[in-house]
Amino acid sequence: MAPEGTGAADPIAEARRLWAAHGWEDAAEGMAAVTSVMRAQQIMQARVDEVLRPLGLTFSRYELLMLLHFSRAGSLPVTRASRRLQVHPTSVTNAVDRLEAAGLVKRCPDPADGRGTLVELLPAGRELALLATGRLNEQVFRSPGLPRRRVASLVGVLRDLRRGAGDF
Amino acid sequence: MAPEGTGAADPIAEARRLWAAHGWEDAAEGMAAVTSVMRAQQIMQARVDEVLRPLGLTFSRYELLMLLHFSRAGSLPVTRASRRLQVHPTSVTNAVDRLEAAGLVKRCPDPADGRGTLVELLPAGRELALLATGRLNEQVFRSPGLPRRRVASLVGVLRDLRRGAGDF
DNA sequence: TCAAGGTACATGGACGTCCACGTATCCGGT
DNA sequence: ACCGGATACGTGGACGTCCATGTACCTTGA
Repeated sequence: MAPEGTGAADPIAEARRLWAAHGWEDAAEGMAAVTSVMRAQQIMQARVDEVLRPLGLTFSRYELLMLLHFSRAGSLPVTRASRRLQVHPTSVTNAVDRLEAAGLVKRCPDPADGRGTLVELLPAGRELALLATGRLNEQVFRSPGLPRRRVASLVGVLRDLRRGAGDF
Repeated sequence: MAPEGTGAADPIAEARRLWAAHGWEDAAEGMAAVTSVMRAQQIMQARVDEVLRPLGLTFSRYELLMLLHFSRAGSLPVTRASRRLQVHPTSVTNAVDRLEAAGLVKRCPDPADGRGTLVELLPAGRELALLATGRLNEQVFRSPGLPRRRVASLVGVLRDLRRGAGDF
């Protein structure tokens, strides 16, 4: 599916060269890093979505399903899910809307907090989440496109970056 | 601005642990890599957008302005810009719509191809692009949130990943 | 010459993301 | 007991991304 190198140069290396040529050498590597991360996300997102589309899922919704699957009670308040997934609360609301319409989760009032809404995983949701996990593991996660050691290095560097951003 | 570690654990390390505990050890590292890239992109995008918002720009539009700035003629066909930026042609159309409304670029028919549209950088666009570059270099690119060596490592690993995906 | 297939763009729709705002509820201090 | 600030969600809007479709236009081959 990946069209092999067309002989074209790496666009990011090209931009880095231009940055240096304009006297921005001290910012060139950072520019390359930011741009590379953007592009890598695009690549990963496309791979994952390709696997999930036949199941009627997106990565966001899949992540929410798995979060619920791993929770003891099979249900979580929206705010808690938002924090764990590190996305805006309205993004969770959006995902819940669609998952609920698909009969995969259910909204219930939180008995412990009158303001809160619990998102509860339904059996169909759990089943689909596990099916999706099997496919993702096989088609994406087990072969992310890099040698094992490079993957570990990537995860380590990004862990530092996330920690520096206050993620944990 | 980054709230220091709240004592909470790294959510991705947590997910990795759960993956291994469910017998998916061989996919755990890849899962962590994909998730890390997604989150890193979110972090970088937020940082960049914060700098560009006061200028009325987004990163996509900024990238298009800089691409035009670096082009010899100061103008490019939409398709060419799409390939260089590695985004869908309709995304470029979208960006051009907004940049044109802001008086930063101009659409012209391509004299060399009756089907084509040239996007031409206007003086105001060039000026704003350089102003934005100065701020991005200073506030983001020169301090991307990692030690110099780690940044270089990140760029290298992602370069391999992009090459593997057929980017160049 | 001319018809068939491919290319270049624009449009409309779906999706995920965030922000700004409003409403309902909880909680802490007086 | 109560009032004011904080919290939990939902809504509506903006944005960028992609896909599917339609409409021009180019180019190739018979």
